[in-house]
Amino acid sequence: MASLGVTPRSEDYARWYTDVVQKADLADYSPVRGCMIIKPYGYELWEAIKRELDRRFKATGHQNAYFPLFIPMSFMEKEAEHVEGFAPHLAVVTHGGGQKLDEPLVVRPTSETLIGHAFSKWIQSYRDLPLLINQWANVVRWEMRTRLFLRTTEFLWQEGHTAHATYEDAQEETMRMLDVYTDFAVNEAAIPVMPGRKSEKEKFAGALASYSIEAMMGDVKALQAGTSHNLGQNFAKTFEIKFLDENNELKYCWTTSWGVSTRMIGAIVMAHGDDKGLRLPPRLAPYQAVIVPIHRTAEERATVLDAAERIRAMLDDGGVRVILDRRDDVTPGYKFNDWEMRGVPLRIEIGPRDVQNGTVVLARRDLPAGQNKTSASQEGLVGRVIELMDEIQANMLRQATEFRDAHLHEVNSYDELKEVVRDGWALAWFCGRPECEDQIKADTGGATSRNFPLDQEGGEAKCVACGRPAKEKAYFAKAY
RNA sequence: CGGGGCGUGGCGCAGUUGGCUAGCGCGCUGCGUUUGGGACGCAGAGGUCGCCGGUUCGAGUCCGGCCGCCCCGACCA
Repeated sequence: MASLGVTPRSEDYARWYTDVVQKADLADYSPVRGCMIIKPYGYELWEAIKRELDRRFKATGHQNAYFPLFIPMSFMEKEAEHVEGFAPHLAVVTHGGGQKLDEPLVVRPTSETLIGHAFSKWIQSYRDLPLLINQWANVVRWEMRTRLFLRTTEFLWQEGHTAHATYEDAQEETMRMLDVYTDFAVNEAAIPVMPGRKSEKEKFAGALASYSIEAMMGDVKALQAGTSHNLGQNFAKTFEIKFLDENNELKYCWTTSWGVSTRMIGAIVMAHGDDKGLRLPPRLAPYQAVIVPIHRTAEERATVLDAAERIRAMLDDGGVRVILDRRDDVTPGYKFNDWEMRGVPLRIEIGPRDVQNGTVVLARRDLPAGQNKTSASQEGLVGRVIELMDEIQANMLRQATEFRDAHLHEVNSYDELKEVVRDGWALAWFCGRPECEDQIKADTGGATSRNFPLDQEGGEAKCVACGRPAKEKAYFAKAY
């Protein structure tokens, strides 16, 4: 590679992002337009995300299942808003086994229709409710413009689908999963997301109400990092998901769906990355610590590697995800930069001096060069490292929160809003009308409502854009 | 789909108004010296210049068409 580092963020943020994703070995382009190859290091990160989300899904009573990739075209067409929303993005299979199919098959862009169909067969009684299902799957959406992890033609995600007896139960589920996503983003990914309700214009095709967690990226743009939808009875009516209640009355179910995708990896890259590359939160990092041995002579090499291996085994036993970089063909300096680019939270250096003193040098990825190195005793190192993981995790969340808050502004006038969204997020009274949102988008060069935050102070005021009555405030920002 | 940029060893690029054996850096292989912030020497391997057609004595270079990729917009997780 001509340049070993990445393009500085200030020079070209989009280029920086692409550089980091590729040079940190997360993903590569594929022969097919818009598709990506997730490389082992990137996939391990995804596995960590899956692990933490799945744990939370199970803890809230959900079970995993798997539904097919192909959906009959007619299913997609049953729900009017849904087909309108997804039709432009569908990949359609017209031939199979060399024969033209009687009915084209859609490669799932999302599975509400197919799962709705299955639910209609599974549910008869109120005793079958709630039905709480999740699936981990790939989906395909033929988007105009793609970017690694942020928007690819095929992507990996989880989609939760649930059915309930009442609106209240469905709404409670919708909010519960939004909470799960918020908790995951804040406590695992160290991203201080903003949970809230989507506007009429931004909500999911076919939903009663959509909720999202919105994350601020390093260029201040917003990224929708997860969504939770109350689908009302729209899909239940379309797919005949009915049950007999306690009074022997036949009723339609209330359903929800919610999803988080590989886009979360893009969110982590852009929420935490710096000009040296990736910075991973310890709780999700494939490697939480890397040991870099330093030596000159053959004897030094032997004693240093011996000590390094002992420390590696110690940390491994202590539950730390650790790797010992034994490469002989590159210098320690190269390794330092290499692992920094890959975002490993903690580097443990060990050289002849350390072996003699019974110490190691600890270098934190979350602190700036010059104030990130300390010496530590090998004795009690496991405890110290585990402690540091928590410190680094907390510090990354603190850094991201400070950055977010520095770019969040409450505004009281339209002029103020237009000014703020150039380099920040604006919180403003908003009537929620699509026409009004279109106007704001046109006047601001692309800013859209992100969501209505959950914690509203109440009251009523004039919409910042049109002056009509508004009951809530919404965040506005340019978004990915 | 509109605007911009780009296709030359694995990666990043140079290649003048067409000209002789297509170069450079990084990476890769071997040997030796190195190693506390991106090491160095020597010897090697690796190319139908995106594809098709045309102009010409001669095309990486000029012309036409096609394909692909990246970035910016409209659309979206």
